[in-house]
Amino acid sequence: MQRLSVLFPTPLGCFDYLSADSLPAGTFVHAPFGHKSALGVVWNTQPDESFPIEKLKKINDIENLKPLPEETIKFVNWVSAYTLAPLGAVLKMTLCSELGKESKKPIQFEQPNPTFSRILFSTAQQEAIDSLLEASEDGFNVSLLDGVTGSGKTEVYFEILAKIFQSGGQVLVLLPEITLTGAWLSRFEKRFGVQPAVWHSNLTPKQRRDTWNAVHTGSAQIVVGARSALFLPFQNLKLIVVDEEHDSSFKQEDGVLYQARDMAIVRAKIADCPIILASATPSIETYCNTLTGKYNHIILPERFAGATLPTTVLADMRQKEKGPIRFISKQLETHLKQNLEDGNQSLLFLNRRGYAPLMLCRGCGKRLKCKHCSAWLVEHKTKKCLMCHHCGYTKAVPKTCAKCGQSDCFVSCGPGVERILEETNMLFPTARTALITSDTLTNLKEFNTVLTKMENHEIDILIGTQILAKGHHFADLTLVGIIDADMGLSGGDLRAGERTFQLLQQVMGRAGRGQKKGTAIIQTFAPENMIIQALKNNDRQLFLSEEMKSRQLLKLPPFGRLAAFIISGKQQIRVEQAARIIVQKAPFSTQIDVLGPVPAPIPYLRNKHRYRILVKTAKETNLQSLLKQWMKQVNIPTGVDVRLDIDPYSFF
DNA sequence: AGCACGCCGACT
DNA sequence: GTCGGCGTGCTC
Repeated sequence: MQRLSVLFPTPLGCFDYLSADSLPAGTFVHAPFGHKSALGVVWNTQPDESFPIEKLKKINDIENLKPLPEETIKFVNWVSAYTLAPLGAVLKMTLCSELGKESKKPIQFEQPNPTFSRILFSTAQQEAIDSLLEASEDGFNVSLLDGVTGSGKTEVYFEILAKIFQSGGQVLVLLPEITLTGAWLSRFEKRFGVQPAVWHSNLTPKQRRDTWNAVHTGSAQIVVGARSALFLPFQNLKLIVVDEEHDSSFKQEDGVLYQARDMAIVRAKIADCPIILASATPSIETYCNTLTGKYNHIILPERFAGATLPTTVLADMRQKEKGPIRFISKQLETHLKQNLEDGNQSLLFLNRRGYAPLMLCRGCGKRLKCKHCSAWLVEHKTKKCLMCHHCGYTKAVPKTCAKCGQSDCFVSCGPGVERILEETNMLFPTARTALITSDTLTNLKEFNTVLTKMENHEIDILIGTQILAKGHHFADLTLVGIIDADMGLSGGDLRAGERTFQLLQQVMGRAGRGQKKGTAIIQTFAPENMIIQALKNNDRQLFLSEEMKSRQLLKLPPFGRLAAFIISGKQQIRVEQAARIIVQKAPFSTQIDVLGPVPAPIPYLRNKHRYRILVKTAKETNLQSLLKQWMKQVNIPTGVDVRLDIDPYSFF
């Protein structure tokens, strides 16, 4: 009988057991855990010899399943050590709830055919392909594939996939928002003749099980997925691609908090394979790494097939227009009118769902708020209700005001896309309009229906949220109107400017992707703002260098390190007290700045009060060991939950 | 995270 | 008298 460590997919660490045989790390075993037998994995950590032997239980039996690959074990250990999430919580992400079960008729994942179809490349594309092919010989290395919208990045990295498919091995492609990337999947199928395995949160249990098994046995050669695909148990990983590398949806914001792009780099390092980050608007972090030579920088300079960049016009919204409240300025209206007359298509972008972000009583000024969050309820006219965008709470618009008793007194404040649609229909009654938001689209099919209508020119003006920002070519789309460019710029978020630049640059890039010249109109109250200026002049370099300068000055990432404590609980006083205790126990050092505690920007969310503490350290500081030491000093009272967010993105 | 134990309110 | 509410504490 000997001791061994077993890890379960629960948010805890390893537990020790007795076993007759020595079992290699990765072996799936059943062992008594709590009141039941649970499925766990033999782990590569040393058993705790000080734990009394008489308390140890015996392993029940061994699950007949190929062991978890060593690389996956290493990766789980690394992610846990970095994010400070319990090992078992990370293990849970690599397993599948249907583990061990096999389908009667499992999905067959066919081998992609690297020579199924070939296309002609521009000189620039061919050069990029050659550099990436060269880099792919080198084991672990990172390349930024940097090219404007429409420069053909996908086709370029497809050639590297082709090479891996030829020589054998698995490839992982990470995309943001996989459920709406039908376009990517059809491009893949056109190039390689088969459908890739996909991985995202909307899979059915059977799809999930079959895909997990296919990756685990090595029969799936290509997986395209959202960030969680990173934790699949690849047997023979030879390449990772992170497309839209800058996209903030790669940051997981609940459960284990991690940045999938950064963890993908770690995963590639463990596999000793190359990784390609692709973007038209790279993140500051990635860009800095190309400057220091840590990453290869491969640039695709031009737009493909003669497409040109749009002309950009700023509409200064500070100049008040006479008449009723309008969200579409005269300037934008004139351009829309002209564009309609020319028979071209237009797109209006506003990153706000619903009709109005707030309703208030015209009698007493009472604002309608969510009962579970400190947030306004958003008016949704098409759904005929009020909605909280933070917790999903829904209710009807009240007939009478609860405060002053007036009836039919609630008025809409501010614009949402539904309101922009209404205004567009009023300004252009004969134009064919359509709305695209995550509310109007419950599935991929509906989304594709609208896209097809757009392609067939059955829509003149398309209105939508950020769902529109990504990768669809509309040959006749020549005008893009940004309704509120400043919206994302406010707030204490350190990446607010970066995100706004990336998002708006992407949306503006939708104009003029065909043969016709495009125009983008940016409605703004801050025309002199650096981000707005960079967008107007299509000056990415201005944005990058200004943003880097300010981050360097403030010692923010990547020039310093950040972590956040998120303290939450039902009782406000207890939460606040816990937050203060944490700050009191902060280690004294000139290397650390402790900011807070402060109530989170949404201080009450899903019935919980929330406080935040931000920790800023020098780049060289071992943030994790500092935080672990710190947490040891603190006793967290019951009813209070403390979580650590390493490299926080959102400040909610 | 589960899951059981445990101690107080409204039911056949 | 029991059923069950969710607070508290443990899992080798």
